[in-house]
Amino acid sequence: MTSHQQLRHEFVARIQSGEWPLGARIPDEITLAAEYGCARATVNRALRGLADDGLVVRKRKGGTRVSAAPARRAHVTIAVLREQVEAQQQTYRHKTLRRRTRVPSVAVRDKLGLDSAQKAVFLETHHFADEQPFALERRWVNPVAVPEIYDAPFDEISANEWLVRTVPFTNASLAFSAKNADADIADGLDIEIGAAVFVMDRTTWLGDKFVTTMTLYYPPGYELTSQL
Amino acid sequence: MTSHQQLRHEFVARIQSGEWPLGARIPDEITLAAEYGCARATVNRALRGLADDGLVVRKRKGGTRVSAAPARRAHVTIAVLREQVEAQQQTYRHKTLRRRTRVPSVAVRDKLGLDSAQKAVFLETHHFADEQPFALERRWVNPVAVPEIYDAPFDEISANEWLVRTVPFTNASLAFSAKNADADIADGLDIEIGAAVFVMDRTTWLGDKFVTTMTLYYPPGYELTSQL
DNA sequence: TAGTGGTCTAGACCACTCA
DNA sequence: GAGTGGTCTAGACCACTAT
Repeated sequence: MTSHQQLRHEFVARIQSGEWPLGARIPDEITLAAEYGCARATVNRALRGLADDGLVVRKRKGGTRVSAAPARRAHVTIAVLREQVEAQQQTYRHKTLRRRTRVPSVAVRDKLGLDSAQKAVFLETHHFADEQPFALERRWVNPVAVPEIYDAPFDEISANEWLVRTVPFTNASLAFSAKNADADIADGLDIEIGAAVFVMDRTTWLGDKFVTTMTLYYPPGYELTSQL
Repeated sequence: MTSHQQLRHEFVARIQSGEWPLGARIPDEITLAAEYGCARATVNRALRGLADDGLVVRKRKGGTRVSAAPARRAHVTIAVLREQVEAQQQTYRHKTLRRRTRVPSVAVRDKLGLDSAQKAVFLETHHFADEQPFALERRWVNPVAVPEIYDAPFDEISANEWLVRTVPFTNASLAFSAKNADADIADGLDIEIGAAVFVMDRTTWLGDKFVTTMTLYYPPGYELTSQL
């Protein structure tokens, strides 16, 4: 069989073997299609896949080259916390500690593009894996975008999961960083003050309408992993 | 014009508007192709793109649904440190502090799949942005995979960049975490001991042959960002 | 200006999986 | 068994860009 995936592997093998060195130009699609006895579209799809991963660079007229300008793309899968925990064969539990409606700070307001007097819903949730603290979540939700927020049953389902199952979003920005735990975070995660926590900020929009922003704090030892 | 990208936007708009709610099944490819007056392959490509990003879930016979099982994928671009710095309009400089050939620790050896007596090259590099510490790099290189390592001019070009421009790789694993700076790291980054540093571990292979593994430490304030 | 990738079409067959 | 997505083909035209 000649499939685009097999072609992909063929091409990767030719890069591995050194036949196509870094920076070198590889044959054009028509030539490769003839060589492998398949349609040009199939070659195109295989090479497009490699280009998506940053392994080759393609230019009209310029041909396809093995990437020497190395901006490779990694794919990070962002799952719901419950699934992260259960994937480790652990038991998930969550507890919603705070749930308030108020006007957020200026910093948050700017980030979210809210009007100055507009209220938003603040939630603080603790997530546990086998009864050990797994992550601490602080979240702002825009009630204009999500009016159902007031009726959501956060005893049964975490805000994290409820939102993602209820409200679609089209854009999201993510940021990862490190931070020394302050007293609140240390208390929530049952770690020492000053310990290095892994921080994930995530903000989502539906079109240009702000939906929610959250910060997740993971205790020391947590790793976010990725392939390619 | 009817392009797969425009179709994609159309479909996203229909999700945004609520016409296609979370979890709902959307029309099949043939129907959509008729509706938009284009070929089925074009619809297929648009929907495949949305599925790649996790926005919809597709199953043969089961049709296509707006994703309610939220494992969305984010794309992180890993650039060379010099480019990261220069993208901020800052001046890049690096300094290779250590360059030794020796047998690595058992922990490193296991990670890399090296034989027990096999030597590897260790490098420690400091990276600066406008003469401020930007990141600290510790790296092991497999000289079997990269014999040219002994001749590399690390005064002119950092190991980070030299490797990526010289040696192809086909697989990489990435891990992000947070860590309290020990004395060495604190000294190298000019921060206080115990400050939270952002850590990126990266290991690459060419086929099944280990190429290099490195750990990068970023000082407090650093953020890794991503879209979608 | 000519070469190369980007994309679309119409049709076909296959592979999964739901009912 | 039948419906739906997965993929391939052969051909076509277009858009960029290196020379």
